[in-house]
Formats: sequence, C-alpha cells, structure tokens
Amino acid sequence: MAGGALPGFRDFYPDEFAHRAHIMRAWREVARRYAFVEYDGPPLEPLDLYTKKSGDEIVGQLYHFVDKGDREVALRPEMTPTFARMVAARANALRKPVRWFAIPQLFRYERAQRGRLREHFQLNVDIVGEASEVADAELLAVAIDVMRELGLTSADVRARVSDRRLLNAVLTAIGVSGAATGVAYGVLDKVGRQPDAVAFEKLSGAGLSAESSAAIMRLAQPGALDLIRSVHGANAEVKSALQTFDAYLAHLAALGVADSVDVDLSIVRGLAYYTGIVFELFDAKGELRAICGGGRYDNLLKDLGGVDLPALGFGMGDVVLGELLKDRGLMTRATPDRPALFVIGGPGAATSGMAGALQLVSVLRAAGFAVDYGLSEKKYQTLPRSQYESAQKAGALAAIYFEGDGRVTAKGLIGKPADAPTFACDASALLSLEPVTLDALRAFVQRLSQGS
RNA sequence: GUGGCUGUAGCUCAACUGGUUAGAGCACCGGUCUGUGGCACCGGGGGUUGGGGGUUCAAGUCCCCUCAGUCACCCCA
Repeated sequence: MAGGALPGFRDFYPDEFAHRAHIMRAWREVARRYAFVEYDGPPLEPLDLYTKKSGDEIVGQLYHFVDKGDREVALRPEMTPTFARMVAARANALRKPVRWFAIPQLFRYERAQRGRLREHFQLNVDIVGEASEVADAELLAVAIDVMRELGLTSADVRARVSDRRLLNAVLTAIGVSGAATGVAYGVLDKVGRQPDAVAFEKLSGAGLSAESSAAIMRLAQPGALDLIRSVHGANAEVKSALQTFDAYLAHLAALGVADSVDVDLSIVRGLAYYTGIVFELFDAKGELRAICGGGRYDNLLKDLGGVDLPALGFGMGDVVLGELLKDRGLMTRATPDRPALFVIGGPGAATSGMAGALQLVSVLRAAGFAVDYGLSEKKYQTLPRSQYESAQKAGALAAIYFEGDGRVTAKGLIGKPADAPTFACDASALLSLEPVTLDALRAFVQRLSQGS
C-alpha cells in the first residue's frame, strides 16, 4: 500500500500494540522471576562495533550511514556487542554472575519474509562470569518458562540443545580437522533442509572419507548421544565434554524443563562466536522459523572488550513468537485496555450540564478510575439509548450518570439491562471524594471486572 | 540480491468467456426510535481496482515495467 510503513516495518495499531505488550509483559515477568535486571543501550552505534566482530560482509545487511559528524554509524542489528561493551567497561565493579536482560528494537536491512522483518523486538537474556553448565541450564529454563508464561507447552515448542565442545571433540575423534570442521558444521546445520547426497558431496570435497562423512551425518540422528558414548566414550576430550553435557541435561531436569528439551547435535547456530552449549527453540510443528536461539560465548568479551569473562545468552524475537501465539489462539485475550467507567447523560443531564459531567469525570479519575465519555455536549444530551451503546462500544464495565435527584448511578454493561448490577450513591459524597463512597464504587467495579 | 505466486473499500470477498456511473457484508459516521442498553430501520463517507505504460471501440479482467506482500534460495536475529 502506498503511504504505508516502510517495507519490513510495522504500524502498531492498538490491537497489535496489545499483542506486543502481551509478549513484553511475559518477557519482563519471567525475567523478574529469574532475578534478571533490565538494561538498555543506544539504538544507534558506531558501525565498527559490528564489523569488528562479524566482518565487512555484514555491512550489506545493516542500516548504516554517515552522520553529520562524519561518523559511520548503524542501527543496532543485535544487542550482544553493546552488552559486551557495557559489561567490559565496568567488569571489575559488577557483581558476578551478572544477570541482565534487555528488550531492544533491532534493525536489519534484508528482504522481509514471514517471521522476518527489517525491525523487531528481541528479548536478550545474558549471564556473565559463570563457566558452570548450571548457568547454561538456568538460561534455557528462562526461555522455556517464557513459553509457559505465554501458554505454550512442551507440545507446542521444543528446545533443541547441542554443545560445540562436544561436537568439536567428536569431530576430532572422527578425524575431521582444519577447514573440514567448518564444512562439517555447515552440513550438520542443513541436515533435513538439504539432500543428503549434496551433504556427502560437500564433505567429500573437504577431503573427508566416506566413513568419516557417514559418521558426521549420524551425529544429526536421534540417539547420537548414545552412539557417541559407545563409540568415542574412551576418548578423553569426548568423555569430558560428555560429562559436562550430561550434567547440563540433569540440571534441566531438576529445573523442571526437561520435558521441552531434545538433544540435537545438528543445532549449530549461525553466529561464529558460540563456544559451548547452544540451543534453539522451535514450534513443535516445524512451521515457523526459530523462536529463540542462544548459547555460550566464552571468548566474545575478551575479543570485543578485552575482559576475559565467560558468558552466555539468548535472543528471542517478537515476530515469530507472535505468529505462533496467534496460530495457537493464545493471543485473543491480549486486547487494548478498556475504561472502567463511561459517563453518560442520565435523567440529570439537563440540570448538571456538561460542567457537571466533566466534574464527575475529573473526580472519578482523581480516585483512580479509567474514565471515558462522549467528548461533546451534544452527545451528553442525546438519547440515553445511544449513549449506552457508546459506552458499550468503548468497552466500559459500567455507565455512570446523574439521576437528577442528588444521586449518581452506575450500571453494569454486561448482560441484559433488566438484571444489570447497579450501584447508587449520593452525588455530593462522590464529588467530594468521600472515602467510604469511593471504596464502595471501587468494589462495584471490581466485581464487574471479575464477572467479565 | 535471485526465482515462483499474489495484489479490488479499514477487514472478508463479488463483478459470465474484456462490455454501462466497480458491488455486498462487517466496521465507521449521521439520523429515526422522546429517555435503561449489543436491536431495528433510514441515510452517509470512503476504492484514480497498488502505481505507470501498452493492446483494444472498450481493461478490475490481456501484455510489459514498477512497487508491495508472500513462498523458496541466500543469509541470519
């Protein structure tokens, strides 16, 4: 549509904003339960913050430009470099382990597709300063608990976990080394999405024997862990990595999330900086892109900020997650806030006038109620029937009006008019903010909100 | 960046093999209903059929370009 948002960018109308808020509420709530604290950084960063880590080829996928001070800058495509910088700058002063999270809006100049836009919000959760696999388990538990918070069960979303150290040890044991390692990673990453014949061709092209290639391909199969245990269990490197990974799985079970976790050594993660346990979250039907991905990146802080601290984290975008929630019917309750009370012109409208209505509105708001009304004298004086309609369409719990005999009446708007709950009080008591009257009205509204 | 598919009102869709001023439902706005409700009835605003060009007496319909969406690739968050 002409005149709409830029391609890959979204307008958030109230309904969509409510969906976004629903997701962000869940993010913050779970992060809070896990005792992570929120931080943020600039949405615009020096270009080289990203080129240093990822190489110049990433520039083609960045929103970048030269600012008026001749600085090369870019809209942040990810949060990790900013996070690494912030942590590194105060590394000595921060209490370890650091548990921080952020909800940045990220940008990437790429062709938009379903679940993949040029802009999205992403929950970033990171832990710094703890090398134990307990931290890895804690991290994945956060991600899985976010799913639960949003109503997604282990039948909806699966976590796939792998370990680069284990994979590296096994590859070495198989006899894969040097450039062939990268090829093996690439092939494993594409298992299921690329014909096996192509995979074998690539492995062979990297100088690997047919037996080695077959062994690599078996790593992507279910039960690969047991296979590794029996074939390479005696290898010291493999044995050590297996112990860590087994402990990790045991921690996940103890944290109560094992039912959502599958071991899948073909999870490689595109980002090169991962060094240990990595994971991704997918919808169980496999219809969408990854919901979440992360893992351990023990060398990144050293490479970026010169501080040698172990670290791990994940990113979870709002786009794919939102698609999944909509597909599963879990987004229907996420609606814009509605007013509690809607002031209409009742029998007392003629005598109270607009001034009286506004005074009532003002008092109710001072008392903390969310209050809406017609915004015009004409509407205030029009037929009660159509005013009730307006109040209902606004989603108000109750309509409230002057009776004209010194009293104010509030009437519930749910159900039939005949058995609508009614609240009545003295107008002057309400307008003078009398505590007993206000409490009674609050209780009335509270009852209505629970009934709906 | 490459290729396939799609594009009619805010939304869901109509419009026979090209043929009068492109329609409907929902939504929105106004009115009637002389006073307690999601109703009903009446009326209204809204589309240069994504945009541009071409073929034709005539294009929403056919052709080309372009833009956007979508899917696959690429790449990844």
